[in-house]
Amino acid sequence: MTVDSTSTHADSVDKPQATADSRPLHFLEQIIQKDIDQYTAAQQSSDQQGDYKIVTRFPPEPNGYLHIGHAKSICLNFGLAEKFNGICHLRFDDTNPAKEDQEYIDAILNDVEWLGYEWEGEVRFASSYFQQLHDWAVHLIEQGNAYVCHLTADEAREYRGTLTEAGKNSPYRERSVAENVAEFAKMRQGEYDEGVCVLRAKIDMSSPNINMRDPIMYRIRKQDHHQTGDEWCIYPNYDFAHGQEDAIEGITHSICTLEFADHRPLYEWFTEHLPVPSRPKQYEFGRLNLNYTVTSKRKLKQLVDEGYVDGWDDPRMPTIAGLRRRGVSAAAIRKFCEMIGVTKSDGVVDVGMLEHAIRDDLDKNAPRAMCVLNPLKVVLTNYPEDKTEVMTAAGHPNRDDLGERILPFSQQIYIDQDDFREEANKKYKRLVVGKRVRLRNAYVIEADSCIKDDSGNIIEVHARVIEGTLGNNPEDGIKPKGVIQWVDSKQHATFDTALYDRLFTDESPDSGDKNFLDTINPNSVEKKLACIGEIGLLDAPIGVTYQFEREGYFCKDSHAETFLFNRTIGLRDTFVG
RNA sequence: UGGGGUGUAGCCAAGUGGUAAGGCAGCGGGUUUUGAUCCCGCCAUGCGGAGGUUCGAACCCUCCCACCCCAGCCA
Repeated sequence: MTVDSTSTHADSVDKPQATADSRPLHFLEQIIQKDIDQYTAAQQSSDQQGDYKIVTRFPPEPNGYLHIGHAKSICLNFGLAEKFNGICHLRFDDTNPAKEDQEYIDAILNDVEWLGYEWEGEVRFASSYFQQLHDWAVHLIEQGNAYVCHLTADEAREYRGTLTEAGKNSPYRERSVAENVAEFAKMRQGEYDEGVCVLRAKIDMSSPNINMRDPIMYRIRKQDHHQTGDEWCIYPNYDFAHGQEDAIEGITHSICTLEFADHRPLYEWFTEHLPVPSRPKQYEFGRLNLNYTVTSKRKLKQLVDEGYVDGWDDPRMPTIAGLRRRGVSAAAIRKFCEMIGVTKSDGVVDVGMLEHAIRDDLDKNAPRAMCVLNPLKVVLTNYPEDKTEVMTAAGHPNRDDLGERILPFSQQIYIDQDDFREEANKKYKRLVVGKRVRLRNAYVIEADSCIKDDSGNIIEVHARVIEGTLGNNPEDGIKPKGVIQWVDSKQHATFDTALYDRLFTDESPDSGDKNFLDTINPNSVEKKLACIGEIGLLDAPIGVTYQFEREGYFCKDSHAETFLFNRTIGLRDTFVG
């Protein structure tokens, strides 16, 4: 075994840093590195014992499927834990039973695992902390820091003020502790209908930060919860739940997206006013925006619910499940997340970057195969009618571990309609009457003529095999200009393919006041029936993406009743002319 | 007009007072039984703008501009 000069020994697991083969530390990594350094320094100047392990968490709400934007967060949180020898929890932030569902929990768990990450311990649920959260709410009431407010939603909105005007105190703000305790108990007992009252933190109605204007801690929802059943009829709001959940779990770095930056003072207010077991810190990063793509659970759900796509895992969806079904590997998604970086600026990443990551991974790992999308019969007039040869080809041009495949070859074969022309200019490197072309992994052939149907369509080509060209160039020195794929007419696989294009024609379907539904690409999928592929494809397992040479990457669909291959993505095509 | 955040190439992104990394895209060339891959080269006298400090500024100071987020009993 050889070790390259930049690698270090396995025992040096500390201090990740920028080296020749890795990017510089991003801002969150720098913060964590500093925290670790500080702890280490403090440890050396005192008797402090024990390790400092960072603890992060990925906290999805189970109200939809995970998408590529979530992948960024997953890679960040799990990646950070991995890099700094810490741990990462998976916790469902399930504080709103109205929008959540067990189906989403199952899907999310599956997606995170598929991406290749392992969470520490059991899967966690915010809902398993409901009793503690409730008791802490009572604690705040008893300290005079929370009150039950009977303002209606509309009234509360008026009292809240605006961006430029301070809010007004609720008339219920000065209720006594005893009354608040009693009222909150009535809420919890189910004595009030939904919307009648809420529990609010008593902070500051004139704060320039609207989140601090006596935010709601608990609201009444007479609704069964997917985890706790009918145990509760009051549910905590995000702000009253998230920080405490983190504190309970000993999260050291609670990472969320930019829009929560305004909530940080509140996050801190609750943990400061409550006897929580730890004091996590919140940090924000810029969420992923991808052009030609929608990354909003609400909008993705709408596409599913209104039938614009076939489900959350439709291959055109930017969901993890959709990408997987399309044939994208977990490694490609991780590579992409690595490429785009982590910052606080909110830019729009070109979807071309994702495509690059996908091609880059597939080029290295996808087994090769030949497939003809638009079959055109070629009769090799100088080849015996009853003969069949068996050609062999590498599973991958530069990976022996992908083995070899077997390609029957006989007098009649299929090539793609696009690979033959009666006449063409010099730029055309495929089969032309009177010219030669190399059949990939087989002979060089030369076309003599073609047969057309009544409407002038070419339906058959007559050609000749140039002898001695298996693995060699023609002896007469006339080399073919190009190479095309082919499939034997007797022994092959027949299947359909689905060619996908971007789901939206607009670069930013999400922006401005346009309706993203209006920008849906009417041609986002093109099905081709009865494509012909090499015989080995009959055994294609689900989960393997192949490169159909000169065409693109394809994988067998995991749902279809028919024999169907989904095109993951085409090959890069720089052919101009 | 309140508060929070962000501005470095078409896009993402390093840079933390010493003279603008890297990736994507693009362009030019080479290899090739995939018009793929791979390899080589090119691609910011310039860092939102204007002043200032300094021998020296993308980095420090001042003012200005643009964009994003916040007025759910969503997260």
